[in-house]
Order: sequence, then structure tokens, then C-alpha cells
Amino acid sequence: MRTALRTKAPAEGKSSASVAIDRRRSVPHQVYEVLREKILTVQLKPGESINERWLADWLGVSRTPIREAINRLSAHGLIAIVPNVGTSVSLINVGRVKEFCLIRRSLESLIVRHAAERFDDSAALALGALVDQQLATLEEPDLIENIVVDSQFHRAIAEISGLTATWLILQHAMDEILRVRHLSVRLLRPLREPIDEHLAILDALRTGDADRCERAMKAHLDSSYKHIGRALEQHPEFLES
Amino acid sequence: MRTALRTKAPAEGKSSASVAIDRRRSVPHQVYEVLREKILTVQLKPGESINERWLADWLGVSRTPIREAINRLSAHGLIAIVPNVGTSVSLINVGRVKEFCLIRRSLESLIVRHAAERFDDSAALALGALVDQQLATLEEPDLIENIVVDSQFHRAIAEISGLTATWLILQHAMDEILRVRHLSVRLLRPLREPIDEHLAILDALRTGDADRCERAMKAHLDSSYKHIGRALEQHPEFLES
DNA sequence: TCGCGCCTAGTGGTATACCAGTTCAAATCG
DNA sequence: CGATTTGAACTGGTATACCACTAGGCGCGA
Repeated sequence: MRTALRTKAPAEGKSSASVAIDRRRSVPHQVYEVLREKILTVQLKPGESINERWLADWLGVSRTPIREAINRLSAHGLIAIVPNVGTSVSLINVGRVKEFCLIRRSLESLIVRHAAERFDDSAALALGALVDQQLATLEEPDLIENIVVDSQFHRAIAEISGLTATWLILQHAMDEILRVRHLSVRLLRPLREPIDEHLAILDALRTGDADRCERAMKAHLDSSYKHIGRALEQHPEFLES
Repeated sequence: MRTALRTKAPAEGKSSASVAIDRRRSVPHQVYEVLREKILTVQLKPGESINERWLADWLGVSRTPIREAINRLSAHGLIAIVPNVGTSVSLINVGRVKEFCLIRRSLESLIVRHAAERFDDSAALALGALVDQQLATLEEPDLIENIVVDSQFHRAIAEISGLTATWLILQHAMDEILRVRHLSVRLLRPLREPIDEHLAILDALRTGDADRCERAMKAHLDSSYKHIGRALEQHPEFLES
């Protein structure tokens, strides 16, 4: 529990960060992005402790922006802060993940319905390209690239729908789900099924039939839900309570 | 724009705050609650500027916890921070409010369906009491009490459903809507219709028919949507762009 | 040897001082 | 008299020092 980030930076004089902080943009925002990335990809494992002072030294900034970033992550449930005790990457709460899947199902249905109304040729082109890109990932040995493209597909639909606030909310729910998917990223190979489901959604969007779109999306997310359940079972060491 | 909070505290030596900060609980959290309350009830009007240092003096704490609270409010869109310029209460973005109504419709449907499955006698009792309480507010001259009880009704359903994360997300979306409702709080009297709709939802819950519950909830929210639209039209001075 | 209590190191929380950028208005020059 | 410039006041952003509290190890006493 104490090792945490410590092992990574062998005390090289000053700020040996692999991730450079660019002073032009908001420092707290960059710290937030860096940590979020590392948590979602499970480079920072659930339960690992986080030390504000160490992070500050590592990134070459003061504790203040670090605290700000950590507070945001804590608000999203990715980090658990226990006053006077310590901060650590949140364990995965199974109930929470399942609830987020429900939320996702609900909001992505809303999104795809709106996307159906605003669908046009350029949207079709963009989604088609993403499906092709995802097909290419079938050759990859692990899931990592597949997950990225998969997320981009859903994001693209959200952009077509124009529901930006909804996407923002959804993204926070997705974070927890994404983390679970990354758990087994090295063990599994990309599958064909989800891509076929994406194609089904794209076909539905082409017809402009909102009900059909919603059905296709729900079918896709329901099958995704099963995979998530399996991934959770394989990693009981990261689960809460 | 500069007057803002200034006018309120006529420089009375030290910390003339009407809201006392209790050192036992988290200071930033309390500051957050105080500001959120004042923004949602439109005691702090959209567009009003906010001064960190003034707030810090007023509440008798340092700027650090103030900044933390303001950052959280900014993340939820209630406050707009412009670097090197100033911080102010966000103007109301009509598109955003409408989108939040959609999100609410979506998530409250999810919630009421789950509540239908977990509905029992004690739940019926609690909701019944809230409807009675809301009936009592019909005598009140303004909406303020009515809005509070109305929110409690929806919250109670969320608690019955057990979907705590969903309610948390929903609450953030509701904040923006609540602010709009408070705009015309002094002008309007409580109406009978929404209460009847609440009764319809309660009846549907009693039958345990999830589909019927969802229909009742959507009908309720759709009629609520119309009222919100009207409230927005009456206050163009607070709207964005 | 076992158990209790103290003590130190380390945590997050808070206060404060300083910095860079922006605004607005007064003063100065044409 | 008007346009321009310059500077003071104020903004949010950052760094740093200090504080209260906890955990866990170490030693002392039974």
C-alpha cells in the first residue's frame, strides 16, 4: 500500500517526470488529465496510495494545483480521500459499476435517438471510418487499441446528437466502466461481435428510425454489460467490500 | 458588475457573516453548500460577480477553502471562472437547461422503474405524506415551499429505487433547473396539476407496473418542461448569448 | 514474553505571501 | 478638447509554511 508511486522516480535531482507540464495551459487541468489517464488505464491500480507531495515534486509544481486535480478526481469517485490518513486510487465498487451501466444505457439511448434526427452523410462517413478502424484492431494482440476506437465511436454519436452536456455526464459514468475494461486488457483479444453491433447501430442511424436506433444501442450495451461482469469476476483483488 | 457582494457587508470589523462556519465539519464543503444554496435560490443572481477575498473575509476563513468550493461550483456549471478577469455566477444557458430536462426525463424514468420493483408499504406511506405536505403548500402565497416539497418527492423515489449514483448525477442536472424555477418564485402561486401528477405516479408505483410508472413520470416531467420554458421567457436578462 | 503507552514521521487541511495578467481611469501629450 | 498612454488596483494562479491529527513502531514496565 505504501509503495505506490514511489518506485517510479528514483530521486533524480529535480522533476524527472515522464509527463512534462506545459505552463501555457492550466496546470491543474493537466495534472488532472495525467492522473485520470493513469487511473483509467490501471497504470495506477485500484487501492494504490497517492502522495500529494511526491506528485508535486515529480511534476515540478507545487501542492496547490495537485490538490485541485485530486479533489476533482475524488468528486468523480476515482480517488478516495481519507482526511488525516491518506489518499488512494478508489477500489472498484461493483454495485456502482453496474449502476453506471444502467445510466449509460439510459443516456446513450437518449443520445442515439437525437443522433438519428441529425444524421447526415458526413456523419455516416465518420462513423463508417471508425468501424473500419475498429475492424483493423482485430489483428492486434491486446484490447487496448480496440477500446480506444470503441470509445471514439460512442463519442462520435454523441457529437452528432449535439447533446454535449449529456456526453459530459456520461463520460464520468464511463470512466468507471473504462477502468474495468482495462483490467483485462492484456488477457483478451478484440472480438468481432461488438463491431457487428456497431454496424447495426450505424445501419439503424441510416434509416433515421429512432426506435430502431435505441434498440440497436441497447442490444449493444447489454452484451457489453456481460463482458464487464466477467471482467469484474476475474479481478476480485481490486473490488470494494 | 462590480457591486456584487460588496454592498452586503458594510465593513464591520471582522466576519459579519450571517452564515456561521462550523469548524467541526469540512470548511470547503460548508462554503460550497452556502454558495450553492444562494445561487439556486437566485439570492445570488446570474451574472453577479464573486470575489474570493471578500468571501473569505465574510466567512472568516482563508482563500484556500473558498477556492476549492468555487472550483466545485464551476465544475457543475453554476459559476463561471475567467482566468485573470473574474468569477461570476453563470448566466442561464437555455440550451443547457433544455438538455438537462431531457437528461432528467431519461434518468427519472430509469429511477421510477427501479422504484416500482422495490416499492413497499413504508415507501407508499412516505410518498403519501409528501403529497399531503405538498397539498398544504397550495395555501402559500409563493412557490418556495412548494418547490422544496416537490424536490423531496422526487428524491424520495430515488431513495426507494436505491440508485444512489444516478440520483447524484441527476441532482447536478436538477440544480440548473431548480435555479430557473426559483426565478419566478415570487410571481407565481402553487398549482394543483403537478400534485395530481405526483398522485398518478404514486398510484402507478402501487400497481408495480414499471411501464405505467415510466409513462406517469414522463407525463409529469413533460408538463413541468412547459412551465420551465415559460419561466425562461420571463427573464431574458439572466440568459446567456 | 507479552502488552500497553508514548513518540515520531507522515498525512491532508489551512493560512498566507507573492506573482502575472487584466482592467479601468486618470493624467498627459498632441 | 480628444486620443493615447501609463499606472494603480484588483483578479485568479501558484508556492510555501504551518497546523492538527493519525498510524505504527519502539521501548519500557509488568
